[in-house]
Amino acid sequence: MVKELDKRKVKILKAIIHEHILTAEPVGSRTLAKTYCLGVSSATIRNEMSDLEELGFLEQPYTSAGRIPSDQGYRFYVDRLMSEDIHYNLNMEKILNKTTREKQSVQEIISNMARMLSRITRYASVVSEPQLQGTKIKQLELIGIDNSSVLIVLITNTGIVHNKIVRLQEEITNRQIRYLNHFLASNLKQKELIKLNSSYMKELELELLKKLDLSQEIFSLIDQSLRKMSHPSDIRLYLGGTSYILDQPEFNNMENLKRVLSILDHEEMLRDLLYNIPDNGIEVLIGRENELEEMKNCSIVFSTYSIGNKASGKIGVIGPTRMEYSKVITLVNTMAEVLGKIILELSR
Amino acid sequence: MVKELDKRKVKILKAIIHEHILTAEPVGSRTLAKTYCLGVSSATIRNEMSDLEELGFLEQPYTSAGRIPSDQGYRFYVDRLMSEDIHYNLNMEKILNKTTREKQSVQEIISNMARMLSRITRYASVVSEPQLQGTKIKQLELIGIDNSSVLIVLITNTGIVHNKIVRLQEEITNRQIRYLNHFLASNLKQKELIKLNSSYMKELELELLKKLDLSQEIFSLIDQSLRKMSHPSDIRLYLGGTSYILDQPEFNNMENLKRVLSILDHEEMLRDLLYNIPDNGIEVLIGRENELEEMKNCSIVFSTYSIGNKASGKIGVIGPTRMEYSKVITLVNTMAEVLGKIILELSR
DNA sequence: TATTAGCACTCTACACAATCGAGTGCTAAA
DNA sequence: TTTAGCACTCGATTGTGTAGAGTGCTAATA
Repeated sequence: MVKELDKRKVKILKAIIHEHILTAEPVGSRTLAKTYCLGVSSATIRNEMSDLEELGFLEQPYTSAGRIPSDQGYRFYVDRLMSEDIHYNLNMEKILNKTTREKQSVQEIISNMARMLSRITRYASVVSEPQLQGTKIKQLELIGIDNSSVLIVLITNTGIVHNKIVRLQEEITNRQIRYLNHFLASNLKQKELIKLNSSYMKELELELLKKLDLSQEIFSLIDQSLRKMSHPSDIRLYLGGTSYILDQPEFNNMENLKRVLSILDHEEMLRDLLYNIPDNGIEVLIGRENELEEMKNCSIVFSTYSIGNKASGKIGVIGPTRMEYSKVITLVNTMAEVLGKIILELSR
Repeated sequence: MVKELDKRKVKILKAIIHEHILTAEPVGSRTLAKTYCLGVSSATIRNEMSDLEELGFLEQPYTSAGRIPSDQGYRFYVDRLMSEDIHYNLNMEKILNKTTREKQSVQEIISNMARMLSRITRYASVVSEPQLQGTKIKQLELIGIDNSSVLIVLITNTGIVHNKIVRLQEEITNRQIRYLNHFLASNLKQKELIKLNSSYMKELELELLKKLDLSQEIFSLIDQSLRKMSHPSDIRLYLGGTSYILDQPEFNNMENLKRVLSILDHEEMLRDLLYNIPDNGIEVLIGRENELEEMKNCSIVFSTYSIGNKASGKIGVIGPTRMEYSKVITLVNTMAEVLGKIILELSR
């Protein structure tokens, strides 16, 4: 793509993409000439299409079929052409205010966002909880369940609630729990989650055991759980509308369908996918641009929502390469923005 | 089915079902005569099959195709024939002990159970948390998040943890939270969840407001949340292996597939489905025996797991009508039993 | 020189016919 | 009562022809 495309090629490419997104079929020169006012004959369009194919923007499923946009074609469209026609106007704020800002926990809001996003776009959506980087402990409390197990409840400043039951090998008294609570609260509140490394906890342990007659084993179990709770794999993902995939004509064949659905079924794979998306604003991976072979017919559009000005979780959709990019991108963008704002608002 | 089937018909029916479960194809008389040692010729089998069809145990997809078992045929098999060959021997206890009894919360165990069940059967699995009927409050604690919101943490005697953030209209002090905690604990611990009705809570409210200077609104918000948390729709469902559905040849056509997957995608529908299953031991609904039109090609095998001797949650699988009933039934049964035991053990 | 009309050619999708084969039902013999 | 035999049925498979949308090339045109 060293060479620029001339005006007419651009116009034709754009028309082809529009048409293909609409029909999901290969687009031919005649159809194009008829339905779009391009001011040239089908023959000219044919020549241009031939050039565009040579340049890598189009593909031909087989000889003498129409053309479909290649990954590179979509890429060009997304980078250069799309901004011209963002017509999809959003009065999202209103809807969101109404449906989410009311008395809900952050987790409920995130889950609602996922549902909403998929319902509007008709693609599968994924939203992650805020990441740990930069997240602080807001509240930490142990609740005794019986004399050998406690529940750890952890609330982050982003409003996420984690909890985990710890089964101890030996008994623990209410007094010990009370003291522990007090001790942990005063040492860990406002502490950043990622700083809960083993050396820091070791320090705490020493300090604690001086003051309280508690077996070292108990503390170490609690420590373990606490660290597990603040591990990346504990960040939940919220999916929405996976079954919309079934409505897309490109997934009418079982092979493709299976591949995609089984990815959506495996949380760890999705998590990997999300992790590999950089954190700067909106990110569009078209077709093979994402590294999962299984998703070569899919595009993903993800944005990072930020709380304050810290990059945080991810929100986005997964759909076929033939995606309504302009609509989806504006939508994902807006939702990311709104989600960040809501969480920020709730967190103070 | 007033009339009994004679020995030979039974033998043939059984063979047909076995063969069909194996191949997913209509079964013909010749194949049957060849691969099963029935001691009679294909012609005889043909006659018998004709009779079995007339009696409603078999169906013919079209004239002069082989036969497939009807819902009624499977029903007969499940009720009368299957017990003879439960060969699927389970040393489940061992596996389960190893994988689940260790330091896990009930919810983690349930979720593991779902995964395990689907991995072994290769059907989709669903497990619900214990139901509320008969469940008691073990621990109840409010944790202040900031001066106008609190987190309610509720732990049941079945080991399930619920939590909900309540945003108050006005401020609440730490002292008030402490008092509330103490008050709620002493009044609600050991209380059955379903007895948290509005009249009882009203009583509590009166009593509390006499002792503590707290706005009525705050209490009522907490009350609401508490009741929402102990509402049936708050019982979580854990799914496993929904994508195994894709491997079943009967779901190679999109129509069927869409129907089933969209049910699995809609938690409220699944919940309905589970609620309509009676609570007595194992329950097998074959094809149209379940009331969802969308699931007419599916069978569901569910058992109620009991904690102590109280009926509690449901565990089971959803698969095609052509299901390996004997294997699945024994497996679901065992898992239900084990799950009940584990939860009981953890709950004391 | 760029555009376009025209034409031969390509390839899929669809419809239709022929054939195959597994299976049935019936009849008559064992 | 069982079974061998046979005519028949019907879906699946294969092959053939055709329609249609599309292409690429060439020669005429503006």
